Amino acid sequence: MQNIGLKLKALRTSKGLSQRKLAANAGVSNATVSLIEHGRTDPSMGLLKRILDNLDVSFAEFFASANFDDAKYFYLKEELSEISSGPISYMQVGSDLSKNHLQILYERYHPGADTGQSMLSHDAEEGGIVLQGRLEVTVGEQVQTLSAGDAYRFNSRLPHRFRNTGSEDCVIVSACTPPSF
Amino acid sequence: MQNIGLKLKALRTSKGLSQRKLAANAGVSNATVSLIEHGRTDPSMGLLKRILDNLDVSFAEFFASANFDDAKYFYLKEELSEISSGPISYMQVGSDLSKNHLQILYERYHPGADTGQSMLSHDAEEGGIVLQGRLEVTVGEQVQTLSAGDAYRFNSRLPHRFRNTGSEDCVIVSACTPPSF
DNA sequence: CATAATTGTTAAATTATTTTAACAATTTAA
DNA sequence: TTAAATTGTTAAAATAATTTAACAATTATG
Repeated sequence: MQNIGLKLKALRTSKGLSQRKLAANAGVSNATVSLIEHGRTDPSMGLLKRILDNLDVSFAEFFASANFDDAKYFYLKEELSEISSGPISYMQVGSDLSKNHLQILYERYHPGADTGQSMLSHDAEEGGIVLQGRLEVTVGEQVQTLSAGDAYRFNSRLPHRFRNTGSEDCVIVSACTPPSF
Repeated sequence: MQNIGLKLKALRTSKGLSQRKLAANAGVSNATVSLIEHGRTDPSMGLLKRILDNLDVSFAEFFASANFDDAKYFYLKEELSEISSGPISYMQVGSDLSKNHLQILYERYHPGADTGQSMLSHDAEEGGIVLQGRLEVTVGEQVQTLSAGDAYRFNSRLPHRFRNTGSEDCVIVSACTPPSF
């Protein structure tokens, strides 16, 4: 239970708080904050909760395991990998997503393009924003046509479908977690 | 800090363990298990960790709330909620994300806009695509200026910073996966 | 410059957790 | 049935967390 002190300190300083201010907000003593940050005490859950609450961080967030293994962070336009051509073009940020939980796509639907009714068996969430054109989106029993600026978000377990019913290309940026390709 | 006890008891009994057996495996006293289950004590992190380790449950799992009931799937342009104004405008898909795992933002950085060095704001992955203008992105030791069509993706735990160093607005669509994976 | 305020640290005092050990109640084994 | 083992609970003792209060070091403020 060593690095919780480091995490806490990083959180606190990133919000521009002093030990005393954080302590006052959380209703604990400044000495406690100092001791925790140095790993010289094993804080109680209730106390830690009061502190994290004041940093707008949940237990789940705080304890989520760290993956610092990303080496590549930036992707130039040419490096976006085309994972499908035809009536729908998917440009993906990054190529190997096996170790990641977030897939981001730049998608272009030509007029008439249709994904058909699809439903994923595993658990994921997805969403996106329409940048150009019009897109008819079906989720469960609901159908709606979205225009530039509109957005959607749903659980991928629900049956869903995307269709460009207009006469011009439709462009969207979408995100999905975890990857389903 | 009440329902820790209930969760713990549910976990323990589901594995067919007695308070004493769990306590022995975890290296704590049986009395402690009893007191925690009844909410009569505020356990320390290290102690709770020893117990959860022996139940093959991580802190993140223990505190993650598994609720996936989305009711709203579509968001018209006007419904995107502005979560910050000023030099940087964040338009969020959906308002209450407490039960969701995917945050999608339409962001506009005015010239000179700067998030400042932020670190460990939460454990998550994030990425995005630049649609307009130029954005200087810093991740760890790496710095790069991205233009329209370029993208980024990294673990949010890494220190990172966004800055519009150009003279025109910079627009991006970003996605972020909060914890519990 | 000088003073006041704020920073983070730490020993001593206080308060809480955790353990030890005993209890009654229930289950297992012979 | 009877003894032995196991269950969960709890008071008292041991131990550790937390606070109080003081310290030096740094930063604002006049």
